[in-house]
Amino acid sequence: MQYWLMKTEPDECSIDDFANNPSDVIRWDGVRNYQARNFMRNMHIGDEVFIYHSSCAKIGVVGIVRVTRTAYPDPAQFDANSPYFDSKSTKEKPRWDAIDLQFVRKFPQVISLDKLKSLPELAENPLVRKGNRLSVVPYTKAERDAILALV
DNA sequence: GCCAACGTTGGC
DNA sequence: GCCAACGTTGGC
Repeated sequence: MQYWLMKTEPDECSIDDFANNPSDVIRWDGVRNYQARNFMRNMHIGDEVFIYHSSCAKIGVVGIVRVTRTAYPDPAQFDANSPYFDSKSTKEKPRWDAIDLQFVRKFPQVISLDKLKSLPELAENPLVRKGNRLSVVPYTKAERDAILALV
């Protein structure tokens, strides 16, 4: 079991999209950063993923989902009508991957970025580093447990 | 809306 | 392979 965190703008996809349909499997697509993609390729079925809401009123970790399908070519990269279309991507050599996720739990309140920054366990984590733009971040169990202790 | 930090692109 | 220009991210 590995632990991850994935960022999303709640306007695009929020923890409520998972919580409102807990039996649904939701495709996590549109990742267009190589480092983030490579992390996605390392995910396994059952891995736990924190959902983080960014660029919104209540920034922070809002809940947990789990991986139900490992990395596969993101269909959006082939769709000329999609904002995630990539003209340099081919079916033979796809550039970008998606994974599937399913709801696990929503926290009663958002664990704010301020609180995350206050955790000594997270001091080295890219999430709380200024200028960090990585949308998929791996977590150690110690980091994950420190966050869960704030729920 | 601002802007610092970062990743990507493309000319050389 | 360097690096300036550019576009994007994301907190404030």
